[in-house]
Amino acid sequence: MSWTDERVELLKKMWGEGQSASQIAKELGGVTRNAVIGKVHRLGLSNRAGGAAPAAAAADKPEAKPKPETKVKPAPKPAPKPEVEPEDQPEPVVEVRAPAPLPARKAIIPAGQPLPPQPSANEIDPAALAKVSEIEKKAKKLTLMELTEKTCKWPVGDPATPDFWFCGLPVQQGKPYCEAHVGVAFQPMSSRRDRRR
DNA sequence: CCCTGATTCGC
DNA sequence: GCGAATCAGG
Repeated sequence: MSWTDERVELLKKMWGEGQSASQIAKELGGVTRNAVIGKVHRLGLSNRAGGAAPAAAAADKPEAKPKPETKVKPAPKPAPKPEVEPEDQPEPVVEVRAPAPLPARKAIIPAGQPLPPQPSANEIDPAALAKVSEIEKKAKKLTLMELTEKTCKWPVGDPATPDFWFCGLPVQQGKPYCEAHVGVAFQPMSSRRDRRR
């Protein structure tokens, strides 16, 4: 496979959307994630900047590695074109309600993935909640059948409502949820201020 | 062990 | 230019 125009475009698009190199590689087919990353670099769009790229802490690096070769300073990449993608913006408002419990889940989860108890009226880390509502905008919004071992199975919305979906973002390794949802799902029951130390 | 991106360097 | 191997991290 070679980097045709279309493939490069898709690469750019997906990379811009925050997809991981491996996901992009999988989508493109015929290439490895290394190839994707390599291409990304060559295209000069290594960082996913767009405006929210904090140029913090880039002054010096504690480089203490024995480099037995001549080192070439990487050329600074010019400002890439921020392709404006007028994609979907159907949900300007995010409901801040707690995830509703699943209906008859025990019978319909294909992979037999247990869905841990939903934090109902629990007191969850506000930061974690904020993170969740933020990532829910980026959620894949998968249906039940679309869930895999690698997609976040966090339910969003009311199951009795047409707009009920599953997060679908890449899961945290091992866990059934993405990072953000793991944050609220596996909140160690420590509402108490008892920290063993 | 799963994953991520970053870099190097032979091709 | 390409990407496998490797590196460095989560």
